[in-house]
Amino acid sequence: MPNHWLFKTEPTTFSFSDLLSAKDRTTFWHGVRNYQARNMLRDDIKNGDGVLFYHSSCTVPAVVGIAEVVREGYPDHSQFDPSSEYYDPDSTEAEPRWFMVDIRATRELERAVTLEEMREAPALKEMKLLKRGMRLSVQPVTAKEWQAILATAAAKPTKAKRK
DNA sequence: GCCAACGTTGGC
DNA sequence: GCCAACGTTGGC
Repeated sequence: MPNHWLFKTEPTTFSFSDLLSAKDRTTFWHGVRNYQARNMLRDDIKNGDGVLFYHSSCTVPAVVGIAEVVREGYPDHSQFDPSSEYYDPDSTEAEPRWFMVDIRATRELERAVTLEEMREAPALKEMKLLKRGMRLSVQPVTAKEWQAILATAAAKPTKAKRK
């Protein structure tokens, strides 16, 4: 049974539409420089796992699409590149410090599921993203949360009562 | 190994 | 642009 994750990104840096227009709708998820997130990228995130693609630091923070892991943890090349903003002079190729995975876009959601909606959903009460002070850019998502978000995306956005 | 200072994140 | 929360750094 594949696991589920949430990847955060600022859409001005790399958005879901950027992923959709990438070659093979695939990208390497480089630039993560946090040890907890690194451990997940290196050890826990497996081929076939599902990824919620989340836009942060923008007008309407929201999950906008889903993706699939297509390559498991391998060294993030940007740590060795002095011209990269992610360069880490203390890391070596023999003993890389930072890892990344490749993800491929599965599909855009019917509509974005906003942070606000997620806060209101009882099924998402325990979601890590919603916890105070939660800043990890890679985080685990339970199967229940994954389902709830997909279901919300498929449902009508309005709360208008039906006759 | 403690902890203050500093930098970063990210919603608002 | 503010600020709370957290992670990292470095002096001791």
